[in-house]
Amino acid sequence: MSKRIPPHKKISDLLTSIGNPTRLQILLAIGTGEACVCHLESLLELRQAYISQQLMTLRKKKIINSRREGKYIYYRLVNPEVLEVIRAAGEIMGIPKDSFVIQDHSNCECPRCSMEETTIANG
Amino acid sequence: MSKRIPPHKKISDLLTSIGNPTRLQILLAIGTGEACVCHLESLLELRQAYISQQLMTLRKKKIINSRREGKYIYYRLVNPEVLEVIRAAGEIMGIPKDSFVIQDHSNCECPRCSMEETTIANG
DNA sequence: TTGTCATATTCAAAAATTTGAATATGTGTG
DNA sequence: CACACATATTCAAATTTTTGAATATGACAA
Repeated sequence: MSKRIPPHKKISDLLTSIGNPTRLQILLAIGTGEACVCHLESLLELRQAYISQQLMTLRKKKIINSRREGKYIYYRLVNPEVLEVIRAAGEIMGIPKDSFVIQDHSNCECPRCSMEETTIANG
Repeated sequence: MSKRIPPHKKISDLLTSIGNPTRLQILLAIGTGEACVCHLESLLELRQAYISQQLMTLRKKKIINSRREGKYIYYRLVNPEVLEVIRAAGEIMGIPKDSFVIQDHSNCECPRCSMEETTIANG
């Protein structure tokens, strides 16, 4: 294993992985819960292949992991703390804490989505 | 003024600005204090022109600002909170809080550096 | 004003990232 | 097995970022 990466490199690696706008939206959409590709597809209005690409990037960086459930694959944050990083950045940019939490599953057809819609909505 | 940038775009903008390894080192070197280009030059062992470039990038993004004092120009974080973002990212990467705080001015010749060396060193 | 030192700017080449299009894989169902 | 659906992979073109080299500017001192 060839890994003698200096601290600042590791940090910059994480920040740039999170920093891509599409990936950031994905992370926000997953939040502290789970999301399948179909979620993200309908939510972000981007093509499936492109979303899968970005998910692959995030998986390679160990920022998210996946879990299969039948036909669907659900993604989850390995470290929910990345949301803290995002929140801290948002604060600097003067963005109200709630205005960037994406939690609208209404357009996704997958079983879990329809379920969550009635289950989670009471934060 | 054409500025209707969605929240997640602003955040991603900040994160990628901070995310570049050289810029990250610069921000860490400035920390909650100040740094002149000569600091950074001797500290990061990079060419002056290149450092100035990165400083310009950070200035454009309003992440740092500058103050002239005679021949020297001192840089400072506009929002020291960016250090929080970095710290939070570092935590996720398992980096001990102190291992990425750069505070060695011993190689810089500028008046303020030599001064700080005896003044600040007692954290 | 001339020289020197600290820093800034400009420009282009090199490298990396982003993005799109086509296609492949895996799972459940009939 | 064959098909449909959810998702993954591959590859290359387009775009952006990074980086280096050359040069410019601005302040001070002699």
